[in-house]
Amino acid sequence: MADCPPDLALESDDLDHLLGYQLRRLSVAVMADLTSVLAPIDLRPVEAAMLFLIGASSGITQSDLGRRLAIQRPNMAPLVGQLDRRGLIERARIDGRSHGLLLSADGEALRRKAWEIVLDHEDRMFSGLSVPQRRKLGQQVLMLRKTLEHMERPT
Amino acid sequence: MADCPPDLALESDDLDHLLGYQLRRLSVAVMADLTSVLAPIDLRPVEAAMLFLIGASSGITQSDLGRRLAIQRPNMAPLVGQLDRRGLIERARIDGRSHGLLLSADGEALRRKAWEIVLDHEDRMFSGLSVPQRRKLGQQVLMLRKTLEHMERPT
DNA sequence: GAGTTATGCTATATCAGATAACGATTCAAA
DNA sequence: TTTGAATCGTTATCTGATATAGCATAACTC
Repeated sequence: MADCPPDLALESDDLDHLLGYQLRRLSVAVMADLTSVLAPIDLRPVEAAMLFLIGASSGITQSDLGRRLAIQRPNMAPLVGQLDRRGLIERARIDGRSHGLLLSADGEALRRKAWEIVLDHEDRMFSGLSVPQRRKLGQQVLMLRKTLEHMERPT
Repeated sequence: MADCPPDLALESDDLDHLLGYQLRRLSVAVMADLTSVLAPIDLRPVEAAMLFLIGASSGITQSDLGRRLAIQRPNMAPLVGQLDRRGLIERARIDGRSHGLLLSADGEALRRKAWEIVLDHEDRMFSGLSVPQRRKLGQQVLMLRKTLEHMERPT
C-alpha cells in the first residue's frame, strides 16, 4: 500500500489493506441491515430513498429523480409504478410528456416512519465512531464520491 | 454527470447526510473503475481477489477461499472452474473431498499484473486524501465492517 | 459402525442494473 | 413555421451477482 516498501510490492496482497475492497464489503453489510430494518414497513432501500427525495423536492420529475439516485429511466418505470399502485405517490401532469411526483398522505406518513428507521439504522451502523468522526467520515466519503462520479462518464 | 446542469450536481439533500447511502454510492463508483482497469487483463474484481488470496495462502481450500471473500460455495464452483480452465490455478488433492488451490506460473504472473493495476487504481481513487487520511479511513472502514459482520451471521 | 457435518457441485431462482427501441411531446434552428 | 434533434415515460429483454435446494462423496465424532 501507500506505506509499504516500494520494492516489496508483491508480497503485501492482503485484501484488508485494499480500501476499495473494504469499502464494498462494508457497504454490502450496511445495505443488508438497512434492507432488513425496512422490511417491516414493506419498503426496499431504493423505495425509501425515493420517498425521501420526493418529500424533499415535491413535484420532481421522474427522470430527475432517477438522475439523483443514479437509476436509469427504464428502471424507474416499475419503481414509480409500484409506489403509485400502493397509493404512496401521485403524478401531477406537468406537460405532455412528463409529470411531477408528489407524496400522498399515506406516502408522507410512510416517509416519516422510514426516516426514523433509517436514522436509527445509521446510528447503529456507525456506533463504533464518535459523532465528529462520523461527520468527518461522511464528508470524506461524499467528497470522494463526487470527485469520482464527476470524473467518469457523462450521463 | 460531468456535464449535467450545475443546480442538479451541486444541490444537496438529506441523502447526502446518510452515510450508508454515500458509502454505497462510493463503493459502486470505485467498483466500476476497478472493473474497467482490470478488463484489459481479462479479470473481474472477484477473480483478481481470488488470485490475491490464493497467492497469499497457497493451498487454500475452495470453501475457505469462499468464506474469506464472502462468496457461497455454489457460486465458487464456476469461478474456480473458470480460473482453472484458463490455466491460472491448479487444484491439488488434499483429501477425498477437497483440494487446495495453487497459482500456476501464468496465474502468478497475472496476479502480479493485477496487483500493480489495483495499487494504481487505489491510488487514483483516493488521491483526494492524504496518506495518513487514507490509512485512518481504512482502519475505520475495516473496524466498522468487522463489527457489523460479526454482529449478524456467525458463519 | 452410525449419525453428523463438510466438501464440491448442479440446477435453479431472484434481483439489480444495463441496453435497445418506440410513440408521444417539446424544443430549437433554419 | 416547419422540421430535425432531444426528452419523457415506457416495454421488453439481457446480463451478472447473489441466494436456495438438494445431491454424492468423504471425513469427523461418538
